[in-house]
Amino acid sequence: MTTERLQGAIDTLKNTKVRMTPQRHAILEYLFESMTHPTADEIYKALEGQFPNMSVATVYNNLRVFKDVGIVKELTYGDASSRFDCVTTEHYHVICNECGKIVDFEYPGIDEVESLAAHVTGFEVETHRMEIYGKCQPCAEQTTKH
Amino acid sequence: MTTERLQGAIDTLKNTKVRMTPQRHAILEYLFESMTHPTADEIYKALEGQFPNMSVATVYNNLRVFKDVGIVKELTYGDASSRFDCVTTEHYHVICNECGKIVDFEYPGIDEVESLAAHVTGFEVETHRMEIYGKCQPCAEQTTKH
DNA sequence: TTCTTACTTTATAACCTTTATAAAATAGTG
DNA sequence: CACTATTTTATAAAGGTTATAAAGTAAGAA
Repeated sequence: MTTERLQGAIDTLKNTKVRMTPQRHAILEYLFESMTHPTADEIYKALEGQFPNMSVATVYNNLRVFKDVGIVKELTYGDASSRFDCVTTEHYHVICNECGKIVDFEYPGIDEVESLAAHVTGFEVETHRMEIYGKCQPCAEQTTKH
Repeated sequence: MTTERLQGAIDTLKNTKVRMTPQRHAILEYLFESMTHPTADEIYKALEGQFPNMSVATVYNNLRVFKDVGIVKELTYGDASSRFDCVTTEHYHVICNECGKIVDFEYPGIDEVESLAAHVTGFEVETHRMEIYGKCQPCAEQTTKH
């Protein structure tokens, strides 16, 4: 399942003349296996054992390459580090304000917002972004008991 | 109109025991008069004439104070600088990918997303964020002609 | 009005994420 | 196997934001 999608990503790269390197393979593998939307630094730290000499720049460079090719999405949150999400189906994120956990969430109904916004503002609308913030169940429980 | 809202903000601060300083007053005034959702640096530069010795830290500190009190909202966009929006009614933003222009946009219909997300994920949902990205009319025209 | 004190401002340095640079290494083609 | 354009590495630097400590000041009390 994840290996299939990983293979698909590797094929996509091959088709766009992006060279496969051990570092790239490892970063991809980590992205597709982890369900946690990791930050660049988390990826870097996770692969330290495998690639003691890998540079942070390599992680950032490759994440950008993956993003340009369209197999990875960057999730930006102000000051904090970006998180990276290997693209599958369209989905939104529900984010815990306490622990930062990110949960995927499907909701197909919002696309009409784009056409309305285009109509009202005159923009050529391309995309939208939506996130939902709150407290995940474990964090909510911890707050309740004192 | 804007002066009324400004006065309201000042009153809010007084009620929360936040001291009024000339710098604070000027930052607030600038925020309420400008319709551009300025960055901290833009505010800093705009007030340079009035306060030649003001420190950037003052701008950041006060924006945080205003945010905590609830009279200002921070809009975060990854690497780029945060923008600050004096809170009025609930609204969304339509953002130009070319020139960065931000246009306000009302759309009351999305609140049901929150309850659905709460139901599906078990989160205690608090807020959501949505933005629409595209090309504003002037930028779209510039791209078309060559 | 003046005093007092806690809150603010200033100036500066530091932090953190991300990007630029140039030299060394290497993937993939012929 | 050799060639070359692409990657990696190591390092420095950029850019936004925050921490710190000393100096200044708002606002209530006397």
